[in-house]
Amino acid sequence: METWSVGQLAAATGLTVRTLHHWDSVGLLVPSQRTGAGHRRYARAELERLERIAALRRLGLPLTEIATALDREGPDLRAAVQRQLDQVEEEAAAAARLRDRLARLLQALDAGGEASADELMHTIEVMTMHERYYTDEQLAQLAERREQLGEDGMARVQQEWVELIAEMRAAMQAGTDPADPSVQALSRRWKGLLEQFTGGDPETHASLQRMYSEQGVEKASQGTMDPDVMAYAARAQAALD
Amino acid sequence: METWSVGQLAAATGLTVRTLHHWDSVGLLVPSQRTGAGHRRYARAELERLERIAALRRLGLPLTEIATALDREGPDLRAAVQRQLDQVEEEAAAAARLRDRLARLLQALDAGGEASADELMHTIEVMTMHERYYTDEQLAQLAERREQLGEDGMARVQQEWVELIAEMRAAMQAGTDPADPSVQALSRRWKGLLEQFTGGDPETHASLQRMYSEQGVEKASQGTMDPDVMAYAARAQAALD
DNA sequence: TTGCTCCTCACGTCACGTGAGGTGGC
DNA sequence: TTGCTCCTCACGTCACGTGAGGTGGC
Repeated sequence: METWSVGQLAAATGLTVRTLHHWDSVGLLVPSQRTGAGHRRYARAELERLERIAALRRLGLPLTEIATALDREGPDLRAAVQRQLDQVEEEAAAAARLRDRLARLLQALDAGGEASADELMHTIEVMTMHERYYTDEQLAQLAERREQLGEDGMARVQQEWVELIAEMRAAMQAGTDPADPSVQALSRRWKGLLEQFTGGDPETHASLQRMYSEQGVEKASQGTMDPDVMAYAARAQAALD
Repeated sequence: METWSVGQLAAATGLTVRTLHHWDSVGLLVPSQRTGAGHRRYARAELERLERIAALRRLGLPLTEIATALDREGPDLRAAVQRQLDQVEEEAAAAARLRDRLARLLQALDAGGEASADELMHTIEVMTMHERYYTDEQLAQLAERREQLGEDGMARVQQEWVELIAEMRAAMQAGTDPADPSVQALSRRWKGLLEQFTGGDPETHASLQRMYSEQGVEKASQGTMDPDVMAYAARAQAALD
């Protein structure tokens, strides 16, 4: 009867000799014979078992699962596959979430320039806050719009906001009536920038508002606005509508 | 100056005491003081470092990466995040592939009834073969159509094929001309079943044909057909067109 | 005699979890 | 004095990779 050595098996299957040693030592695949010198000799039955083990291992099953599944067969086998599916589903979902998170983080870092630990921490905090208010879908759409704008476009929009907020604050400090035509003009620009940000989606707008009211203007706007300006802008908006 | 014990930090952050011990022993987060009795005392600076470590850990970075990134900052930080993204992208893709594979396997097992190791191996083999010929998209569409048919529907279609093949073989063995109206009727049914399987997609049909020609009729059909019947059916199809 | 394969320890991996056995502070 | 927290070993995890040091067969 034909038998094979570890080396032959390893060469034929692409497994390492050490792996076969390991499977032997844990009792998963024990050669039926040893030569006088103690060399392992695998027979055809072990070859077939090896194929099954390799197939189940490709499914990501742990060796203990493989051992019990192969030895008890039947429903255990189906159950093992089901368990593995459940687990891999979770892993896949977690990996996908983490991937999206890292991708957005990197995008934010690139947009922000420098990447000191402080900035990174700040970015992560902002991201975490956003994740609490926007849905996954909304975040994806926001990311897409940022992507379309590009770095230059983002900087331009950012600059527009800075100027607009400054003008709004100046009007407020001058005591101008929010219904005054000059403020109404600012208010229309405000509305336009906001719609550009939300993509005109009312649900995204609602998420944004919830974030501002629950987290406070200062934190939600990352320090670009304060409650007074915000309140003045809101009164101007009300007069506009 | 206020300081904190391991227990206090653990309670405040949700980390375990053992984790803090570990971070200390690997030099990632070393308390700046020890009491006379050797108890760890963490100062505010360590608290801040702890937050950074925790944030980076949530991104899945290994502790060594975190240590070098925090100590060297700047470009290393961005590079570390980029590396992590690359790796997680691969993991996410691999997990998604494995998930799809397991889901299809389970679906096949449920459709096939019993789940002995032999059957499982057979199913895996067939799946592996299919994965070589159909694109991911095609596999997804095939799975979807199976899903829509349900177990009963699948069994019915299977039965139709078995009967049709038997009739085709009978006609062949009787020496009937493939162009004969009776065989043409069979051929139309054949074409209909095939279109139901491919969903009318010519690319899926091409993949199927490639599999049959490269793997052989017997293997590709999982033993339901032989080359003779296949050739006869092909001649009948040619006459039909 | 020289390669080549084979053997059995046994440590290392990564980030801790989990006792074991013992000591300070309220 | 009794809990509670703290301490330092040190093994275990999962599936092997990687030497170390040594022995049989062509």
